[in-house]
Amino acid sequence: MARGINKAILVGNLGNDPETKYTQGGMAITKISLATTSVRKDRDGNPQENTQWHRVTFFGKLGEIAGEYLRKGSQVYVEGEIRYDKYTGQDGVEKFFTEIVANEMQMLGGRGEGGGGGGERMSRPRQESAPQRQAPQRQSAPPPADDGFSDDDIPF
Amino acid sequence: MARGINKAILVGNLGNDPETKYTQGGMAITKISLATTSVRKDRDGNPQENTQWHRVTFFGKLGEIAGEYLRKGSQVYVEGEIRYDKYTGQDGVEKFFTEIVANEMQMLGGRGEGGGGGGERMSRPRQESAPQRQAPQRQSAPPPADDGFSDDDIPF
Amino acid sequence: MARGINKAILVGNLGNDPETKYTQGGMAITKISLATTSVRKDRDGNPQENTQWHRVTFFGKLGEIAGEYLRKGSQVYVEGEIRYDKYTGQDGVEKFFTEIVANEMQMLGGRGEGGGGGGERMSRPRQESAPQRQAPQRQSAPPPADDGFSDDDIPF
Amino acid sequence: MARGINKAILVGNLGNDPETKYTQGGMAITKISLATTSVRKDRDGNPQENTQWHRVTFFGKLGEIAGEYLRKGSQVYVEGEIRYDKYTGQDGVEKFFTEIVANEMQMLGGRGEGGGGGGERMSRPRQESAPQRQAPQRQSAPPPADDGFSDDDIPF
DNA sequence: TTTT
DNA sequence: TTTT
Repeated sequence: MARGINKAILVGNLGNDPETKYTQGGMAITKISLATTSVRKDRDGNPQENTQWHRVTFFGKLGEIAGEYLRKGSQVYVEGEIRYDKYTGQDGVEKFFTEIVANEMQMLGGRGEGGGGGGERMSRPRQESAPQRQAPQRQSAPPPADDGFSDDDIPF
Repeated sequence: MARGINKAILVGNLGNDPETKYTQGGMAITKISLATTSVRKDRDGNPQENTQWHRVTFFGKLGEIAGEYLRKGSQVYVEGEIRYDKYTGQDGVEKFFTEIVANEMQMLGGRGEGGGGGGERMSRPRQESAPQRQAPQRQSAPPPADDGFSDDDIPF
Repeated sequence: MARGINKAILVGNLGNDPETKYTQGGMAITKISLATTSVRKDRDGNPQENTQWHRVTFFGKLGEIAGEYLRKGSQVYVEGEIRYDKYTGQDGVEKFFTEIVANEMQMLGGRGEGGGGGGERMSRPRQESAPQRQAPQRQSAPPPADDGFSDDDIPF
Repeated sequence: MARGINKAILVGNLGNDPETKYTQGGMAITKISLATTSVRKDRDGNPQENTQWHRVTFFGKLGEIAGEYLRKGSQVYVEGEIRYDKYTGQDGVEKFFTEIVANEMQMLGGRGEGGGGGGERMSRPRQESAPQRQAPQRQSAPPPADDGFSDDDIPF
């Protein structure tokens, strides 16, 4: 039986465009870097900015939506589960990382599908930067196998 | 300005007794290991248990309360902020870790102030704190019992 | 498109046994009265108890589980949606009410599966339902105990 | 002792400009109407929009900020406590209502400080529509007593 | 009454 | 790396 609640609730902005990959079975896995900034007073009473960068992963249908609609700078509400994981790096050393596995996502007003740093955002056709973001069921062939996670031993 | 929401909501059980330290200024810092277990179906439809161990830190007054009342096995509700941090180990290598900095805590029924590791736990009588565990009708009057389902004009 | 988040997170105790009905299609609808008590200081700095009674509704499978396992006094975690509704009473007057439509429920330690309509609940020994309350190390291995505070190079 | 969690988490849009009043002691009380819209499939599988209108109340400093920065159409994150209350109407009948007493607020991207029905929003000086929104401490005299809640017997 |  |  379930025994516990493990819930993260985040509202933040993407630091980069999402990255979407597909499993061999065709399931989308989209990862984003999400900044949440808060302010507290330090010991001297001065406001101190504090930014946390969350690695958020979206699977399946949510992964397709996130990959298609989110962009660098987008503001988004994410709800998910905190998961602590590890992998062995190329140097043979175990590395630990934490990710939020999203189960709910909501785009928020504003920057929406716009883009980030450059001025090219409005002119950049969606397909240009997102060939790997197409829904796999729309392709007759599965995505290349090297789009998987094994390519560089680093899961994020 | 604050820009974002970073909130963790956890209900779980302590894997060990809390560990409390004090800063030179006398502020309590209590750390616990909190297990949240959930169940999902794997690809074969079989229920699969999944336990995440959260490092939760309580500062100040909350740290004193957590250190005093929580014990190995205690069930607790925790709300806090997810914080990603790092330190340099004795081997000179940077290590990353994630912690939940609690800003709200609530002991849940059951194991309560009982405890774990030591034998001293039973010496603190359960009844001391038990009155608060009585049925909530002592907190205030419950809603009238007659607004039940049998009166079909009333939906609650 | 979805436009918004409407989420209630409650931890409280039942004021009465649940009431379960079934639709003609056989779907369970269980309703409970849930007390959440908090304390704040009044203007004079004295702690003031404040209890809110929530009407919580569970549909379908969740309704069956809630009806079967919850009892007067049970402590429970509920997550759901806040819904404002109205009905016309027998006196022809529109009545407004608010309910929480649950989409997640988690029984909490303590009164747990005990319960039942009558006064026999206390006669059912605590241990009967206690196995699930055992220390979580049976769910999986707890983190190593030696990463305590005494090793000052390690912050957790 | 606190005994329970009573938390609402909302992301929605204001249906109207906020309304701010001041207590005789000079504390701001701001009320908004917040729409949260979600979609579910009805029994026929067709998406069905569902909008809930929340009455949200902000006290004190938060009330001043909400009154000053929120506008009709603004998207906002609100966290607060669900409170069930009643008042006796002019017809002598008890009326029940539910409100969310906010303890955290976060403006979200987009409509921001804009507002208003027409296109004049960017040209509309703040003071024009918000004389009663000025922070009370900036006035030497307290706000008129009839700005209180007794004026029309209706608390929202 | 909002929003998409 | 985001955002205000």
